[in-house]
Amino acid sequence: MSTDTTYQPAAIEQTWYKHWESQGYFAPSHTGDPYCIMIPPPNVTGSLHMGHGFNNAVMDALIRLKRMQGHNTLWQVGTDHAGIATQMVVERQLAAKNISRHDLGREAFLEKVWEWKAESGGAITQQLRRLGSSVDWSRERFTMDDGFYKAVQEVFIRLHEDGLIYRGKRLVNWDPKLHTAISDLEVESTEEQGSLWHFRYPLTDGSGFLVVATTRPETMLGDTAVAVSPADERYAHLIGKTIKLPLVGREIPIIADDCVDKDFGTGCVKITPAHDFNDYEMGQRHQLPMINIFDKNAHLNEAVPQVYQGLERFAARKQIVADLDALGFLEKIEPHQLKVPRGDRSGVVIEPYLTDQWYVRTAPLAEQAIAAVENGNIQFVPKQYENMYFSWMRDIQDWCISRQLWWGHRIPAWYDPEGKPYVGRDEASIRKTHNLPDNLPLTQDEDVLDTWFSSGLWTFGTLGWPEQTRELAAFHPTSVLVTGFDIIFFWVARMIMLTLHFQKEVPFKTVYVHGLVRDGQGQKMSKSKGNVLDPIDLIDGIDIETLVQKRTSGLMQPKYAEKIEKATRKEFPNGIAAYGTDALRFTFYSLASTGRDINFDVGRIEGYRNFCNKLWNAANYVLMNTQEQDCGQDGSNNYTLGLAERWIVSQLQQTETQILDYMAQLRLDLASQTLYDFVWKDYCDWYIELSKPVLWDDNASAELKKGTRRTLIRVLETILRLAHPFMPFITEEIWHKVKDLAGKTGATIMLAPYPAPDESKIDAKAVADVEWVKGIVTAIRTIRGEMNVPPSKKIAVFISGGSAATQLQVNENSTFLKKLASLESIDYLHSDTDAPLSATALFGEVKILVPMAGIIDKQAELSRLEREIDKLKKEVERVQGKLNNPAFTDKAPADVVQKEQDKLTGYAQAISQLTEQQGKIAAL
RNA sequence: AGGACCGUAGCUCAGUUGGUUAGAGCACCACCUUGACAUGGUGGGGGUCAGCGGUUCGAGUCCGCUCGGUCCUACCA
Repeated sequence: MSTDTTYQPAAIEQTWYKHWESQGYFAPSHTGDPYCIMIPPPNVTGSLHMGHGFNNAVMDALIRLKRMQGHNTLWQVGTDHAGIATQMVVERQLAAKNISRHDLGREAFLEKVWEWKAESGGAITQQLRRLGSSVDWSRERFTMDDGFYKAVQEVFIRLHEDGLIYRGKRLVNWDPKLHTAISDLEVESTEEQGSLWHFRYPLTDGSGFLVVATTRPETMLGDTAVAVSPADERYAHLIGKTIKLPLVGREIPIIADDCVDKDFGTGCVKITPAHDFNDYEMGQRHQLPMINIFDKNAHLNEAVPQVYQGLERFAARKQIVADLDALGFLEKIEPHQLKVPRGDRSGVVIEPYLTDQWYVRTAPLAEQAIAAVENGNIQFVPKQYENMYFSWMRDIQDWCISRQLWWGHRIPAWYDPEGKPYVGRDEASIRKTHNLPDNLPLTQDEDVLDTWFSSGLWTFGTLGWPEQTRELAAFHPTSVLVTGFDIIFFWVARMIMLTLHFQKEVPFKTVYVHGLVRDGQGQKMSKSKGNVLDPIDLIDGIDIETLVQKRTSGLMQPKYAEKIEKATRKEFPNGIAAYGTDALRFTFYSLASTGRDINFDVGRIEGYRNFCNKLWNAANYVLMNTQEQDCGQDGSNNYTLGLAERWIVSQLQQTETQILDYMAQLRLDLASQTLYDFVWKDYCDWYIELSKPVLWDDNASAELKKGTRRTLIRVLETILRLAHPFMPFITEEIWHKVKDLAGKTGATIMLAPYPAPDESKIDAKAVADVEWVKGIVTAIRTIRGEMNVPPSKKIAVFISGGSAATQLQVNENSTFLKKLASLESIDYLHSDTDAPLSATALFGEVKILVPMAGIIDKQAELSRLEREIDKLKKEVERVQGKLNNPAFTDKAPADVVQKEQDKLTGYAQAISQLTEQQGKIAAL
């Protein structure tokens, strides 16, 4: 062991990772029960954020645990081509050089994207390595790999054959900036302030006008009806008549429809079937014409009067309002709050737009997907997310899967000159299947598939499907999916639907759903807020100047730079220290309670870095006392286990049981907390301290010393294996220094067996005895602490009272007691009448006497006793109240009543003893 | 509009089926460089468990309402 007394994570972490990877330790063992996790594929060109950090820390703990337990583990990694996101990044780079993708053309543009992928695609996988993620790199996948594309193509073709994919001209969510359709899920509606315009629409017969209220004046050019409620008497006489649409001059009918709310606005609605989802449906019901008035940029097209053609939609709005006003058709404008649909990527207002797209018919798929969760084949943790899943699934809409992008899986469909689509693997096979003559020109669909269509196949598509491979048989269904709630619909739900349909089994048995990683104040981390933490910076540390630079450069709104800089300098005056991966991971685990967002408090990572340091130094102590010494590993039984040894071994079994239990429940917070408490409190604070008086005692027997060394090293070695899934690096580093002394062999702790509790080692007597020692020691320390008696001042202590065994306990444990409480002597008094005047503490029935002479102030002790007595009196009052209540004594279970009764007796006794003591001191 | 979750110490969080004096880490106060560790040790202070009502012998825990916060879904032009 090095002589370093402080833990230096940078010195060990990367070396070990490289070693593990090069040795192939991450790959499946091909023995034992399979256990498989598929990584939620991050965007190939992305970089690691705190969400990835958390997510991967959780997966790695699970996989390392199972691997150590002897399972055949596969943690498969891969990245996603992320259609829109990646294309946008490359387009932005081109835009900086004033080039559009259309200038390049499809092929050249795609080349640029592949170049960008080659350039930046390794970043995130390198960062995953920094986290210690033990993924099987040999099976790394990319969603645009040839093999995966085969699966995507196959799925599309088969769904089409099954009648579950169709092409249709319908209203879609159109993004006028990105020039593509997007799915419902990619639309975010935001509450915005707008207006409600009231327009007069004149009746054709000249008998007056109707007033319609609208939030989108510009669409009036595409109106093909005005609707009223059939229950609205005000307009009943007008139904069937027509109005003459201002500015356009078109004659359009007045219709009645139940969907109209007569109490909203004027009770009259203008109907634009080609540009509003509700109007579209109404148009279908009433066979209204659909007039598309926009082009793909959401500029007015040739379907509108010449003067408006080419106008951008919001410019058109202004113009139309002005024109209607000039003609006397504008009645009023009211301020109005409305939900505006915006594209989640582009941020622009989404336009309902009539286009031809490919759709997945989801209802039949959803049916099975609902059943799989209902019958428990898939379980969500925490369970509440099942409701969210059900409510969405039960009301699912068909899924628009075509995107007018270039980067993605090209749709395997070809069109003949009439526009008739044929779906198949390639042109040749389509000609063959459909008997098409060679001279009939076919052109492939220009569109690509929604990224989520391909990621929906992730669990089985990456295992070789449609081939029935060995891996598919072994690892599918996968064991657990670890993912954020934000992609339950995008990804989880679709994986379930597609996998059930094709693989006839669930994609995973458990879905562990976690929240968003936020900053310490619960704010969402974002570049614009300047509160982003980079996991790598927490691992390696970062100086304040670099951090400020990082947070303030490349802002969308540079005006916030100053504010961000100020806040950053205030929060991190000295930058961020290098905490190391193990500490970062442990922090994630400690915050991994289920069902809520994770507020990442930087204060906590420091605490867990200290925990690593604690473990490091505990190992240091153990090695100092065991190296080159007989640690009782020769197979003979010539060693003795003392009370402390039996106790720590017993506690260890309990700890192992609990950790395994919590891991099974996916409560990594409780598991890590249990480990923390055992290592710090039981092992370091008590066991190591209890070992000192034995190892340093010349009178202690060789057998007892050997038993102590044996226990120190073996418990430490077990702690390392227990902790390894959580803190892989530090445990591996120490393990290699410890394993021989502990009688263990093996090339790596990664593949050493995970500790399993042995009930025969649970020793209730030892636990009770050590609790007694701890109680006495703590009582003495409390007096010392409150009376400011430093440990360097050795004191004499007397014990009295207690049971018949007390004297024996005092004698047997006097070495422990003297060392731990820093005593000169400890003696049992059969009667305390002849005891010197003492400060007194009670531990159960045992009385602890610390002679005051020369060390304790009379007044201080009197007021200390006063506080103690007051506290006890309050308790007596409370308990007495309970016991005096017949309702309680009659109805509560007997053992509960007895417990209260015992408490009362104990308190009363304590009060009388302390009061007596108070009297003695006061009389002095 | 419907639904979910949350509100516990100054901060970030635990608190299993209701039952000791509600816990941890950080922060705070005091003492201590004791032969693993000052990234440490020992002791201490600090909470009307958001509020109100109910069920119960007993509620942080179960039920209802109110307030505050976060989010999801569906929407009225």
